[in-house]
Amino acid sequence: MSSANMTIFRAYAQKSNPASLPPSILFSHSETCLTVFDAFPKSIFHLLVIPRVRPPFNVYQLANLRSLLKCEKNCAKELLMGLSREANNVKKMIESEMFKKYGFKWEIWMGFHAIPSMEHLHLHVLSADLCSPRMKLKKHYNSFHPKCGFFIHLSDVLSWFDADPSYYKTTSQLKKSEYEPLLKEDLSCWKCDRNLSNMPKLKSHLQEEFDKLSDQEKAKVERERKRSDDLAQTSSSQISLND
Amino acid sequence: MSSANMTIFRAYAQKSNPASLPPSILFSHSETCLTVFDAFPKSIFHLLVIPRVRPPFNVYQLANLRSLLKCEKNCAKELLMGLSREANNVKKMIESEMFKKYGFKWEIWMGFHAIPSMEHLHLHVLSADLCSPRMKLKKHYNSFHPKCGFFIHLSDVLSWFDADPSYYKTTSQLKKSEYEPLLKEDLSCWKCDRNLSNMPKLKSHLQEEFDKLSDQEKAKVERERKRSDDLAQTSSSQISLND
DNA sequence: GAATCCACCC
DNA sequence: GAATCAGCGC
Repeated sequence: MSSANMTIFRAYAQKSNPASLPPSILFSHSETCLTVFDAFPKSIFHLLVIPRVRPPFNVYQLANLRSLLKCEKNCAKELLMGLSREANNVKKMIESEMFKKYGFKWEIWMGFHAIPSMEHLHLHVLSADLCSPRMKLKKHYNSFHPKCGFFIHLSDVLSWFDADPSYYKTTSQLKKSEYEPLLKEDLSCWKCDRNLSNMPKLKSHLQEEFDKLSDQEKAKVERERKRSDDLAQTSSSQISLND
Repeated sequence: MSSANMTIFRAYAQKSNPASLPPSILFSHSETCLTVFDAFPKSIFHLLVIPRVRPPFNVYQLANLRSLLKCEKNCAKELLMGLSREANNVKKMIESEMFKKYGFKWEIWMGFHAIPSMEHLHLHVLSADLCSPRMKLKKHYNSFHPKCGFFIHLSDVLSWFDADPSYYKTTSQLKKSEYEPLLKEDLSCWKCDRNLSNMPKLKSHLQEEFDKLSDQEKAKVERERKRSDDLAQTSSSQISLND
């Protein structure tokens, strides 16, 4: 996300009382993290899970994923597991909201930008649609494309801890020269891999993909409902029969 | 100027009855030329003098200045003199209009684009202000900047005929490679040579220059008026004295 | 926000 | 028209 203030997340993370943040910013918080609404959401749902500044870490170590991964491995992993637990809570809340607002649930991604534009570590938790009025530029889109490489899935980061130490060392460097060019890649639909020549065309296509998914998933939900109705009917019939 | 139809001037130039053109397009015409309003005026006054297609020239020879200057020298010069005569009539009419509408007169430029964007030779006759809502791009501005080089003053073209034949040959080639880069030059005020970093700033500055000129020239006109009033007064006094 | 680039349509 | 560039305020 972009803003005049690149360190606003750090300010949030240092607050002793996160609850003092307005509800338009703060979604939830715990002892270890806080979750805020992304001010420029790039999907229908888009939240950020941010680690609060507490021992054994200082603000510099929590600056970004790169700085975190330079810390003692077990500590870094523990912190990421904490973010993961919180993100999974958030995910459940988003899913409930999806159902309430849209009548179906869809995928949710959790991950980090390889090169973040805002200071202080923040885990993106966003719905798998990339449909949003704030999605305007190629770099916006590619930065969240789940197969482009710039968006690093949380599960991938966690897997690095179990990999060969030399792999961990290499991959945790997150070199700018390696990741920045990814933002210039051709636009392609993250869902069907089709190439789209520009943002307006991509956005229309993503909307079509979402509408298609919506139709399919709502039909699925409807079938489920009917099936459980039928079951209820059958069982009540059986109850009657048993009478 | 720009338009979907690059050959519209040729169509005008081939009309047997130019008077059939609407008055919003046609300003005036003669046996040899017609004068039209530039559809995208780049100054307060901006007209185009266009040679009609008539012997000894065909449409290809009248395609642009370059093609004309490849023709027999005396014929080419004669045609340009014809345009010049017409342009000077137009100039007088513009000046009268300047005075009526603005209360003063200012300079008028006559010249050709080195690389025209429309087919068929057309002589620009425009007021020396470059103040117009249609003036939007750097290339628009530089193409009329009187010292940039892309705008070739009619008087310069006419002077080539009297220069050394090798100079005539070289200069009449109007090489794209030589003239096109001029359109990318830094923006500078044609009047005070100050550099301006972008078009909005340039346009504000040009407007200020025009307003300053307007104040100065209107004051000058006013002093003239007073002076001639005074003279009239004096002479009428003298007349009275003579009574 | 402004300059530049590029692809589409004429 | 859309992608890119660049100056400027925070």
